[in-house]
Amino acid sequence: MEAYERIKKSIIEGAYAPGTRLTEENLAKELQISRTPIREAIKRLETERLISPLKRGVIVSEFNTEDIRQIYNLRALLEGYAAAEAAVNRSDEDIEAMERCNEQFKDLLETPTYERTERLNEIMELNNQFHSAVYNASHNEHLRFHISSVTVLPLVFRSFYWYNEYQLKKSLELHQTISVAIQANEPDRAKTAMQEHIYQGRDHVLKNIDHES
Amino acid sequence: MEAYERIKKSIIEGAYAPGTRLTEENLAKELQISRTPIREAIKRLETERLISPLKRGVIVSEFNTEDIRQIYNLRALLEGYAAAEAAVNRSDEDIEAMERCNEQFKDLLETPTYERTERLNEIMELNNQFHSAVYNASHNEHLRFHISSVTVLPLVFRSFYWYNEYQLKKSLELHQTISVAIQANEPDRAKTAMQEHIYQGRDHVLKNIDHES
DNA sequence: AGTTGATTTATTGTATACAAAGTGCTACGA
DNA sequence: TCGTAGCACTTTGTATACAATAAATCAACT
Repeated sequence: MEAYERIKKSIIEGAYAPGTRLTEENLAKELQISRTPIREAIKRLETERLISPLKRGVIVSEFNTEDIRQIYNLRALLEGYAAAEAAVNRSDEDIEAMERCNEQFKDLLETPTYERTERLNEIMELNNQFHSAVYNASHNEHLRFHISSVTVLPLVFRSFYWYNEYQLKKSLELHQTISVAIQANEPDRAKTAMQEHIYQGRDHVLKNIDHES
Repeated sequence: MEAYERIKKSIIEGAYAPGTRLTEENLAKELQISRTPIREAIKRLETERLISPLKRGVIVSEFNTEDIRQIYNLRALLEGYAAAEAAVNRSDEDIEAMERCNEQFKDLLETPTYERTERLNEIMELNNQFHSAVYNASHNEHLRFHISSVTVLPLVFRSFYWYNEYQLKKSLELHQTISVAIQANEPDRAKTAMQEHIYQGRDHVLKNIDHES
């Protein structure tokens, strides 16, 4: 794996906490490579807004509740649009991909909880796959790009750890509603359901953030 | 000016045409610097989608009519949202900034056409300033980021050279409508006018692209 | 003791050398 | 003539040395 991906992973998973200062030399030592590839990775992460420039060096970006609100609202806007476009442009394979995700999601929910963290990671992965399937079904490369860049944030990653069984079930149901609407070529229905789904996620995160601090 | 900005400028202004292959060494020779800063610039431009990776090296990104449609539709979505948000969050200074742009725009339209290219450059600059003023007025940093990255394309730059006097006048009128709606705290009115403005731009570009080929 | 200036230290910016890997060309054989 | 192996060349990837600059420390002076 190249330097960029490794650093990004560490940030998203929280290994480098928000506010942590990153220096080229430390990263180079840590990843056992020279500064050159580190510099490229940093530049790239900077344009993705995952790290913020300082007068000297960079820190892992910090997001306050206003940021979270804005980011989730943008997700609702963009993914809502993606769902609507998907309902117009989707192929049969797109539908299958979405249904597959939801099937697996359902299976997982019905499985007795073997190991909490492991199970949540799988659910999170399936959730990501479903959302990807939706914006892939929109067949809009530029839209996909913007959604990706708004989604890759540490918070979005952490949020699942706060979900309880009822909330996971609600998520699945909305996924199914979205999938059906896209299959039935109902753009507005698909959009509404997607937005509702994302706003529920937003409120959930905001509530828990508040609770934490 | 640093390497990144210089290369970006060349691409946007069309000095490096779409499809042109760029090699690190040539750029280094051209800008009279070493490959190291060139590499950083390339990485950054790559994440911004202005250049596309090849198995070996990069080319200036090419956009077909479908890309243009998708990009303008995204602009309509994002800038429409920005206008609506601006109508809620704007300060008095934001309003002044917008009005200033429109005043200058109006003056320029009424000025006898001294030198076509020069005049169009100024109009283009004022148009950009107005759009910036709108998304600044939304006071949403993340939204601003996405709009910037969807706007910085060679096409958007060239589009103004196809405008005639009547179309420029229509643009100004819509700018004024947007400005008034934002001032009057009418989100939906602001959004509609902005979207209409951008869709007009889209159709104009698509018509002229068709005509060219 | 506090403030300012100078010296040291930490960190990034740039250039360059070399390694790695892809691309294309040439010559040879079928 | 076509295909392919091998070689040369082009171009990117990485490491490293050194320059430039910002930050921190320390000292001297008030």
